[in-house]
Amino acid sequence: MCGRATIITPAADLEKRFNAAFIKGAVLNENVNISAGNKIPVITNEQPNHIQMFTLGYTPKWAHKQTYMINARSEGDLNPENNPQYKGAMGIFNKPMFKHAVKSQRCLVLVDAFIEGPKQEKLNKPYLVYPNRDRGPFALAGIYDTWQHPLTGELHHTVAILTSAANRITQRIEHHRAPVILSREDEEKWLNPDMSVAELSRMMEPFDSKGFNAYPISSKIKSPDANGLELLKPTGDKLFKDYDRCLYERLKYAEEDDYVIREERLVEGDQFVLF
DNA sequence: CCAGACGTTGTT
DNA sequence: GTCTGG
DNA sequence: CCAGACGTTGTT
DNA sequence: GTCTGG
Repeated sequence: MCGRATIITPAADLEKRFNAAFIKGAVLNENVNISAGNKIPVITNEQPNHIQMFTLGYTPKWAHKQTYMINARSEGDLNPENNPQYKGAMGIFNKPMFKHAVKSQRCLVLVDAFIEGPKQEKLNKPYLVYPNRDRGPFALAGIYDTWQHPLTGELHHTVAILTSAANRITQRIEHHRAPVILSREDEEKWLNPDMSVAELSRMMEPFDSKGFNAYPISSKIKSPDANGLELLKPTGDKLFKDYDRCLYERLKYAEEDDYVIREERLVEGDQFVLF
């Protein structure tokens, strides 16, 4: 079970990074342990200049009950072996539950990190996956829909995070899937309603592990109620050796000084793999 | 045609 | 809403 | 979030 | 009452 994410970057910095303003009434709550049912910041193709807070856990508009789908397989029924080398058509376009949304209701899901555990131990042995070199928040590929409660009429804006086969990082964590992380260049394309299926399929391939790292954290994260920066404290070595400060250190540092997202650095040679 | 499902990760 | 299975 | 389970023996 | 799965 993945389904946990972290958002801790202040609203003003998120707005600057993604060139969008929080929509009227939206409140960003710092949340180190976002789980099903919690609010998470998104930018939709319908309102690309605004950041909104949606409920993590997708429900298609036609559902009778809320379904809380946290993830959506980008390959659909294809690639049942979860082969990381899989290229080609993404079967999600054929899935009744997601086909409409993936064609016309795509969004960026804004996070600072996500949490993944091994297939076996799950969140009993969690790792925090984050961008190194202080690159700051990034965008997961999401799809969304609005579901209306049949009795109260209340509207629920819900979102699912797309998944792909594992990449280098999640393989090392012994997990066989990974969230779809969009490159900076693809963020705008993902929101472009005119993108071809082929181009969208390419964007859903496992993310480039270059520029990301991970380290183990406390299994206290398992409880959806647990929260706070201390949950992100490393409990062991990083997956890949590097000379950066880890996310926890970066955030601790931010508490003291003014929070600054450093300029994007060269991605080339980001990760020092020594062994 | 119509009723019923529509999904994930993870497990067996 | 749209596809599948009977 | 909420519906549904909530176990055993035997195996590793 | 509390944990798990979807």
